[in-house]
Amino acid sequence: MLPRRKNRVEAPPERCPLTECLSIIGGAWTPNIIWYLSQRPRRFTELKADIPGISAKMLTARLKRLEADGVVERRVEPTSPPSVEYRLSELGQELKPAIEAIVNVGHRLKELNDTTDTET
Amino acid sequence: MLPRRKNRVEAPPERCPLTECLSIIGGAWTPNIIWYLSQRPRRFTELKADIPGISAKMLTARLKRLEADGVVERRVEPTSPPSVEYRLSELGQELKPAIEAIVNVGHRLKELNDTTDTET
DNA sequence: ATGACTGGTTACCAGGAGGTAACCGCTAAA
DNA sequence: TTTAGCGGTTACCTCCTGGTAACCAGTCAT
Repeated sequence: MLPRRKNRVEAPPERCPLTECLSIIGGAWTPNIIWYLSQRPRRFTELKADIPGISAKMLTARLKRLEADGVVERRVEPTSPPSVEYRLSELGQELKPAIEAIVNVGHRLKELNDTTDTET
Repeated sequence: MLPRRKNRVEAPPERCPLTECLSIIGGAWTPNIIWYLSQRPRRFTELKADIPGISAKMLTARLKRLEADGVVERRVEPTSPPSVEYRLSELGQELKPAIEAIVNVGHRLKELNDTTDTET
């Protein structure tokens, strides 16, 4: 008897806009990467330094994924040694408002925390 | 010899606003739940029906977490049988802009997909 | 007294996301 | 010629997330 196969029916294409967008910006570190790139283009090592805690593996993986999604452009400057620059594509720019909104809420949350901490 | 224990140092409190906010709205289904609740209060079964694919387990887990985070309020209406209603708290309302921004981008992405599909 | 609905809880388990560490080729500087 | 930095790649392993399924108490209609 073969082990029972999982019946992965793969949820139907219920691509609601929320899910659609989250499939791009979801996943650890992705929003951080997009945020930094939305400020200005950055190089690999630069990003790695900007985002404390991220590993080279994850950074590569995310950048590849984002490039495949058409959100990020990777360009190799023909310097010696060559340097690699990542920047948001035009499509990537579309994501800025979402990231910014999240950041803003993050700020609000901190404000609220701080005031409730001190107002006692 | 005991198996090597993982040295989980738990990244320092680098709570950037992005991470801050994502710790609330991150996790599967959470944005969907918040989005539906941002429209109007809903009952457990209603939410479960609204969000295709979510399991009761996840829904309970998310609602509990959101309640603990002060984002959602759970109130039991003293009907017979009692019905349970979930709604966004005032704090929860703060999240609406972020969710909406994500939804909007989702729409844009679809638009762009559609036009590039047909424009050839 | 049986079935159905509401609002869950629980145990079990697979898969995948992500961390760590080692290694890589290339170049330039010391 | 050894070292350092850049931009990764790869193998390995762990743990956490989330899915499935069974079960539960209370209430109502039949």
